[in-house]
Amino acid sequence: MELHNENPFKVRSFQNAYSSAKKLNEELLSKSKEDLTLVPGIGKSVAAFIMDLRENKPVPSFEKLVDLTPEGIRDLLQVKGMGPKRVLTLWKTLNITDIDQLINECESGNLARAKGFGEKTQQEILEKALLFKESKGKLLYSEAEKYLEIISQSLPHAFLTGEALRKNQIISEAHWIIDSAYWPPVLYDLKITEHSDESIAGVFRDELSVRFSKSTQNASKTAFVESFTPIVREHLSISENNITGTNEDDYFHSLGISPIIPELRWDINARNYNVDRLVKNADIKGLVHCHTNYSDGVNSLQEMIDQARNLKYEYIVITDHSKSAGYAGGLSEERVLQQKREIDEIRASVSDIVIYQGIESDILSDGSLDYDNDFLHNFDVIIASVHSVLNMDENKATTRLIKAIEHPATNILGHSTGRLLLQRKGYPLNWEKIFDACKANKVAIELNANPRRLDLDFTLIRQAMDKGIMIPINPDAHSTQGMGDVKYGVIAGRAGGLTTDFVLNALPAREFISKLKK
DNA sequence: GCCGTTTTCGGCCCGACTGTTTTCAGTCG
Repeated sequence: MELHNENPFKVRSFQNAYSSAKKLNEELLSKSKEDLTLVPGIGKSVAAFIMDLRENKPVPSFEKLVDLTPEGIRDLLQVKGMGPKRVLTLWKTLNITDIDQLINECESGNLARAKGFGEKTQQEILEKALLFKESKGKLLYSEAEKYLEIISQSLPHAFLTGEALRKNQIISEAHWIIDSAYWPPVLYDLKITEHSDESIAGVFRDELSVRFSKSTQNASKTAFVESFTPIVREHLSISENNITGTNEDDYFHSLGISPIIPELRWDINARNYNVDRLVKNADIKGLVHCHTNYSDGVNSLQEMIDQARNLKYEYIVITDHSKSAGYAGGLSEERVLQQKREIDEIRASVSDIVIYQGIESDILSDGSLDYDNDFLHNFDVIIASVHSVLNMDENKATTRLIKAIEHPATNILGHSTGRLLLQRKGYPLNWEKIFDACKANKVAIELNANPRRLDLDFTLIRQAMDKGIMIPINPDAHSTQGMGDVKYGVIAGRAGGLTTDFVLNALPAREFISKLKK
């Protein structure tokens, strides 16, 4: 609609309907047309539109817009920094209608000649477009997971290996090995892109890139060898010729090393780690970093607390956004105190969970926190996170974060680089300095368990542990469902060698809170 | 297109940032 000169306010109303529906805590599709119009932002027209979509009826006004829009334009809108206005300008003046054309026109310098564009914008868009292209066809592990399960169940004789077995945070291609007796595999919903006697590659359900290879010797052995990265394979002399037996335990035994969990098979030092000490799901005792509908969460305070109780956590730390985060409904001082009163009421009615009131305080661009120092005393836990001006260079970003770390009220550094996997690179940091500052100021660094963040990156965990820094695994939950993300943080932690004694929220409530005090 | 109203029209979230402008448009979070 934006690309075809619809009334901007009409566009806005569809956007409002969408974001309102998204925040809805029930299935949109189970509602009657009358109930739909009760949802704020959904009126007669949008309700009718939803009903038509639900019954698979073509909606002429909508189909017409789709027909008028080249396929590749949708990709362009996904590129960060490209909104509908810029996409439209480039489409109409330079006839750019897909990502490759966009990249070409940037590289040849033509983009800077378009009205409203310049050298810097061109460079910025080129970087973001290349990142988009590189990310295309790849999935987050959390997105790939369900497909991996389906395929593994459909093909019981296929051995999963490679990055998918290691549970990499990003899956570019899931790889299975199959014995010749079961070759070739038969799988529904697979669009085959490559086919030979030894290998079949394709896309499963239009989302997950997959590859099946026929094993020349023994599929189990081949999959075992291929589950290690090449550098680890070489380092530990792992090849099909020097392993014997029928299962992984045998293979490790024949190599003379103790078993290495799949998550760690990228790390040449993995065999030196004690697997029993690595963090596991059951170790996590408290849910730290949870949002409610006081700010941009979906569920109410009560609902979040009840779900944490259902999940048998000992404590929950409510951390809504702070006042500067206007776009996310950040809390004014008044709202913080209102929430405090509500928490007190709930505390009086439940005895099986400890509730802490925290805040996810914005780190402003100069490194300061978001409320007056006096007011910050209202919170039990303060997570300091960057949400704006995400493009600083290493020096500026490091200085900014260190100032926040040195603030006497800061307990935990939230998603430290601001990255969004497959979407946005984080700002660069001098980790040595960040870790030293955290150590000196008793500040923990969160491992944000949201599968799109997983920030602190797992490759930095050992370095942080060596400095003695505590690393809570936090769901950054924006709904009761989001609490389940803890498991992705645990996977990342294990991949990074994170041991339970360094996981701040593996501590019981009282020890957790006293460890924070400075 | 939606909403609210002292209701059938008139207004629709916003602050920060950036780059391209020479006072603002576009995008992001």
